[in-house]
Amino acid sequence: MTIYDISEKAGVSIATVSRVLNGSNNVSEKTKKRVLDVINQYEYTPNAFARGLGLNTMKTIGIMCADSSDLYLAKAIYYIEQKLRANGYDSILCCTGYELETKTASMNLLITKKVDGIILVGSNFIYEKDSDNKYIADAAAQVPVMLLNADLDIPNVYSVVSDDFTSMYEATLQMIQTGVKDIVYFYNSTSYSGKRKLAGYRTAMEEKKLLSGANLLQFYHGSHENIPAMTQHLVKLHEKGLKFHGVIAADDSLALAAVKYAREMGYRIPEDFSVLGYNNSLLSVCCEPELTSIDNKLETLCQHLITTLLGVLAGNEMPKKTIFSGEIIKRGTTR
Amino acid sequence: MTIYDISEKAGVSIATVSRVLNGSNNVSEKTKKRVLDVINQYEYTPNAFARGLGLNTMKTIGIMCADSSDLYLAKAIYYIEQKLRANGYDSILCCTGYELETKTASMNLLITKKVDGIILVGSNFIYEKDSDNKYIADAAAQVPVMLLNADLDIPNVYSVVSDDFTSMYEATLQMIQTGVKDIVYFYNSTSYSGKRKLAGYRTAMEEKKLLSGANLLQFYHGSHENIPAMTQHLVKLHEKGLKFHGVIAADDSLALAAVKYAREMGYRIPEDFSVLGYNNSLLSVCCEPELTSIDNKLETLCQHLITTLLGVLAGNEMPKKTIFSGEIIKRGTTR
DNA sequence: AAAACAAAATGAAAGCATTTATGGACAAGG
DNA sequence: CCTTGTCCATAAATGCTTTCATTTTGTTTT
Repeated sequence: MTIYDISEKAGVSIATVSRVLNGSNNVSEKTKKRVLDVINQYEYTPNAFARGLGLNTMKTIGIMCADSSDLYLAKAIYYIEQKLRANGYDSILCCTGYELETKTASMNLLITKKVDGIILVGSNFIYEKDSDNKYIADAAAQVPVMLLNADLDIPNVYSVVSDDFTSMYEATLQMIQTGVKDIVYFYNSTSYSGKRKLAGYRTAMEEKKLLSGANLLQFYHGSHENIPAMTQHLVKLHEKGLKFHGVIAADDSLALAAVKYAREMGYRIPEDFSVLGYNNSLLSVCCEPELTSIDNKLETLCQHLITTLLGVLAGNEMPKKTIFSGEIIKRGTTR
Repeated sequence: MTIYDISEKAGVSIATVSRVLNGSNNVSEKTKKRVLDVINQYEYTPNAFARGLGLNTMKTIGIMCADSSDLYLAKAIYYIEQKLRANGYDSILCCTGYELETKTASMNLLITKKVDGIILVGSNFIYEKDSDNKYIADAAAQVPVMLLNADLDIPNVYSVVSDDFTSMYEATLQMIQTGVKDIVYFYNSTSYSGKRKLAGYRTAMEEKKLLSGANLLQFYHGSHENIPAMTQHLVKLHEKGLKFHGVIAADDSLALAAVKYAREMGYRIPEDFSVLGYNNSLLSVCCEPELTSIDNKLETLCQHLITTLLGVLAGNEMPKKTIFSGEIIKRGTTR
């Protein structure tokens, strides 16, 4: 069933059918109705390829994320997908993994698929070395690229980020004010947002003259997949003599590991031991006591990201970078 | 940059360029090299729309899931995506939500996008009423449809499921054998897999003459999003006089709520109170003690699903339904 | 070495299903 | 009778694949 069949059965030219299909107003009500009736009767849907060929767009946005089973990223994808669809766009999702090579491959794939824009979900797409970010610049030369929780000053790249620095800074100050002195920072990555969080922690600690040498604990493979391993890591450090009574974690899963560690050590939470998480994910309410965590308003970020993207696609001038502030959700792991 | 430009610069016809592009062997090494050189030099990539128009396929599979932020579904999507890409297929993901209407809309969208096949991730796509499953039959009339953890006897629909019945049956028997008598079943849905799990529990309980009237507890909105609400639900039931010392949960999040409930009631786990989860998700290792949970070999299921799909697409005869058995992962919440 | 034939390599052109620019027919208004 | 505007059809354009015909190359045969 093609547009020719419809035009024949409706007794009009294919151009008229096309106009009806695309909502052109240069069609009389009468013929429009006749055409629509035929279309409905035969359940005709236009061929997406041919349409794409003619229009050179398929109203599709490419979404890239390193790992869609990551809690935070999955949630972001959910919001983004939903909002795109509400605006008549579809999406193609690529789970890229964490390697530059696979990311580049996915990027090319999306470009090949003729997406109208690309959204990079998560800060792990940005590399230290500028040359490693070339794949983003290349893509941006073709279509607008949106960054969620990352930042890159390149033409046609737009960023929407949460103010991780301030959130961490204030949360750290709060913990210090409750009397905890030996606070360590527990993190897994030094991506864009990771660095900002770390800086917030450091600034607060330095201000209060509490920064010693040993309070940066990194566990590279920190994700919810291996909370037990992270817990063991802390226990080992403890056995080696590293003691602390407060943990600022870069992610809820790290925070959860800290809670489990504290339990194993026999600390009472929050009397003897404080923990702050990040992302306010479902993990926050999974442990006992529930995690105090920072909520970075993911839905707001996503909403803004889509709005910006749609603006860019419509040819409007849009802000290159937007920052939203987060919120500390006080629960049971801090005083 | 089109195929015409390349053909001109390489001094051959567009047919030859096309043949080089598609790996046809009817082209001499010499011209092949010359054409490839030009292609590389100008970084030419064929237009996907035009190609699709000609071939009437884009090597793309549509994936539908109700909610990609669901832990289990997200993981499934991850596996599926990865395995598809390894086989040269791309995917379009649609998060459909739980309404029949939005599911139907997503289905139509994928068909419109000319996907080569559709994968429905999760058992919530199947409805009780046959007429509600018409949207699946309609889709299957166009492209093969794969069901993960669901079952439907319709032409061109293929199922890969885990043997939830047996897993639950055996896990329930095990719990009974440890001496727990008053075991309730805590669940949230009566989808295909939900029903199978329930049946497993009931069969075991009936066999041991332990089935009373009050041991089916349903909490409709049970997902990791509202573990606190589920916990409260159990507490309320307790206050109304419903007492029990064992919980078989249809999902890890429900199990986690049960653990939190037991804690609040002052039960010791597993001495006074036993809990069994399902899916062996990350939640299993997030609580204290860690959850005993049933692992249904998700990666194996996904691998098999893709293999079957690729087989169908290649025109081979493939099994309509495949069943894999699960495994009980013993941890701290059962004796 | 030429002729005959088969096989391989290539090109021309016909799809594929749309969109859209161009222009024609017709009716209404002056 | 001319102009204007509405509605619609014709035809070109989009970038590729693929069939079919043709040319080139290679292999036998004489």
